[in-house]
Amino acid sequence: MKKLILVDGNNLLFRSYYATAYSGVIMRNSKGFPTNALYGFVSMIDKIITEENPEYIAVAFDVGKNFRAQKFAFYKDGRKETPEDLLKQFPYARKILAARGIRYFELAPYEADDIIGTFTKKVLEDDNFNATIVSSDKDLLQLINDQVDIKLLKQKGYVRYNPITFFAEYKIEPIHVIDLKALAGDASDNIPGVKGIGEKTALNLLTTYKTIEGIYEHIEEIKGKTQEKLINDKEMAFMSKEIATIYKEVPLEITSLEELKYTPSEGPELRSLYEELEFYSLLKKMNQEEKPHNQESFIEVKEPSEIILENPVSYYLELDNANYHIANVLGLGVSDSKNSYFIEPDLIGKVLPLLEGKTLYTFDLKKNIVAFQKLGFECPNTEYDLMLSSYLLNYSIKDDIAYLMKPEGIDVAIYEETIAKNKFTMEDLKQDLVKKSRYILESYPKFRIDLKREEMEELFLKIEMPLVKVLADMEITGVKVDKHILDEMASELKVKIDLVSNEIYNLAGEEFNIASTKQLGEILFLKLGLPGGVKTQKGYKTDVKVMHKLLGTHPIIEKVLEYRNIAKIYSTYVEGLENYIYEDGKVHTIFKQTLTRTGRLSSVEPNIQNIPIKDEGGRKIRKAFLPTNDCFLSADYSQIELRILAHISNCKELIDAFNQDSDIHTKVASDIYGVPEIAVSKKMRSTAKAVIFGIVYGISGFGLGENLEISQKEAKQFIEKYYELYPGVKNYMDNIIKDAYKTGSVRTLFHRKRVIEELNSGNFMVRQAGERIALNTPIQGTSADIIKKAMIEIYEEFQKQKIKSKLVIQIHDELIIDLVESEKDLVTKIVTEKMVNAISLSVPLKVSSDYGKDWYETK
DNA sequence: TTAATCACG
DNA sequence: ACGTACGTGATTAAC
Repeated sequence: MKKLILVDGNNLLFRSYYATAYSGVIMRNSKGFPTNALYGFVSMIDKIITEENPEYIAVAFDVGKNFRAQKFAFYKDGRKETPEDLLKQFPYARKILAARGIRYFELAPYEADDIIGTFTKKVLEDDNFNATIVSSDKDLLQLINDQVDIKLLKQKGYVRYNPITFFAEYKIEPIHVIDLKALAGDASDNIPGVKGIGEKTALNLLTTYKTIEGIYEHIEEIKGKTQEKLINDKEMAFMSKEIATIYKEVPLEITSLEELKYTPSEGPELRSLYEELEFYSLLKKMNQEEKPHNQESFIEVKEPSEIILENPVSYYLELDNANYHIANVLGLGVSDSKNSYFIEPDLIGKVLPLLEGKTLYTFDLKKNIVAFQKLGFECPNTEYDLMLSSYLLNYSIKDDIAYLMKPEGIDVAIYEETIAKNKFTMEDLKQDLVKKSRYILESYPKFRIDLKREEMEELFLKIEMPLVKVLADMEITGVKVDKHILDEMASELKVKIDLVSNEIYNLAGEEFNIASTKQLGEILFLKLGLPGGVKTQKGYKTDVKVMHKLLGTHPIIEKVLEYRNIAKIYSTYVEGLENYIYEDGKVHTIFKQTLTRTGRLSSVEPNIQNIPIKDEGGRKIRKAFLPTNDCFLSADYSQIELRILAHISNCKELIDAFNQDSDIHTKVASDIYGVPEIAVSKKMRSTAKAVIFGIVYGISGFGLGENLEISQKEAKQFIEKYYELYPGVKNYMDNIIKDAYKTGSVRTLFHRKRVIEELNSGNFMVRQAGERIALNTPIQGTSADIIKKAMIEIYEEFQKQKIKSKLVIQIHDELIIDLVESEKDLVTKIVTEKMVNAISLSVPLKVSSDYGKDWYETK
């Protein structure tokens, strides 16, 4: 016996739609397209296939105006218009069915019922078939016979009717459902029936007389009111029967039921439909079910013609050095849902065009862009970077995919332990590369679901993904650093170091390694007997704070501080920096996008975010940083973190101060000390500044006291005075901490999430640190989000207007642009406007800017 | 490899 | 009583 499933497609879509639409909010994809009916529809189809395991299947739809409505104006009259949001989903249902290898039928002026009826007739004519109808529509019960049963869907589950179970319940033959409708009518279809006769009376009559024809033949046997009603509505009864009768002669274009054979398909069309509708859980299920080939199998490509790729495609690029500016390519892994390929470095140029136009996923897109660019190829447009999605989701802050795969039981070598140390075999590398590219593809749905669930989809799609090419461009462009200027400084510094060293040796009475804290500590605290030695693990503390307290106790202290200052500049910023100058005379930093816990960038090799500025001696380093074009533009947010604090704490006093464009530190000083702003001294202002910063970091009285070199008690009074003046801030602090304990995490205004494990610690100190993190992260993180958004918008505007000036450096609240002179005014306008308008808060954002022929001159 | 120090926001 | 401000990276000495 061959089993045919007949699905009432319209019925399923309506049911799914209304099942979730009652709340008023329906499921939509990120573009706002309604998807609720489709989701339910697909789930039902899946369920039917699992439960029935059919060899044959067909789905029927209504289309156009049906013949019943043409003939009887009242048919389905008064029914609500099909909602627009449901109507839009119908075409997708058809596409999904086609993509899954399920035939569907529709033909005006017939309804889905008639199509199903026609199929049941064909089943009855073929002894080899039986059928099961799936619908919640009771009209279809009339189609039950020895070869056809029905799964009648209920709110929860279903009831299966065959001729026996049907008769047991209704005491009539299934075919007489039409007579039942003729008498009792059907409110939902607006079939009138006989007025005053309901299902109970109708069934009683039909048990005796079988049909309405039988009833009217014996009308004189029926007594009282019922007879009267039947006579009154006789015409209506027959009309209703005609409407209720399913038509079984629909001219369908099939000659044999064999054509309804179900050949399951889960091809790329289905994938892209699910992608579009954002049915990530269904995609995930597809991926899990597929397991098309084992992790280790791959095709080693000799000729690009061997590669056949279907969307979506993932790729992973392996380099021989973590610094992709200097690295060589070791190979490329490429996967689609069917195959994986290993591609030799030499073939990459020929393979990249095959990826063009595909839906691409990767890990560390920025690395790929830079590395491909170095080889002279353009990186194909890639819409998903696993490194970024996993970073947002707090899976791993390490930028090695191995740390994501290991917990999933996929064993791949850790980069730092193998490739970075040149300890690997080519065979292992190929295996791992393919595993990595496959993992990117297979884990995609899970990460997309998680991003959506964590409400970070927008942050991912609108900020982190678009930022990649901005940063890649900044890194590739680089900044010119003049080696000769550094060399000159080097010789000057060397002389000074020798001089100061000798002075120190004289004062100490012996030669020793001043850079050794252990030796220095022993000289200071043991040999010279200076007071206040604080022990560390290995000796005495000799840092700036300690030394400052010792100033005046011995002339050596001053000299040691001077030595430290110069030595730092020399080793880190003169010699150190020279090591990073490339052949093009530039430094090309790497901005790490997935490292910090707050959402900030970090910069390495070289760190271009900590070039000295505060100390004049160190600041001179900036003279070596030169524009590639004509000059630098620097634009920085003034007090962005405090403005964010004002906004998220909704502190009226702070908001007002910013709206009046006050000097916030002077304003706070005047409030704290209770003097007019004009009377605020430099010291008062700097004290206020320290208090304000302390607040943002979650300060203690002790910390502020140390910092300002005042007593803990005094410091505490300042803090309390601040809370009193700005109660909104105190309120924010209390609330965010409470919230952090409740959820175990905090978020920025852009929904960036940071989980704070410290709050669960049994250690009081650790918990307190967690509270400070909870206070600070939303502020620092929101600031990071804002400047990222500004960077993207500036980059896009530059592209749009074909501007040659280049964004080259970001330092948390500041952007440096390598300016073309003729674009000076336009670029300044674009940069400041995009920065100021990156977000709208309850306080304005303020940006100040400056120009310079080198970085030193640039404010 | 880790600790100490100091450069930046 | 505890120990003490958020987020980074590079260098050096010492283990």
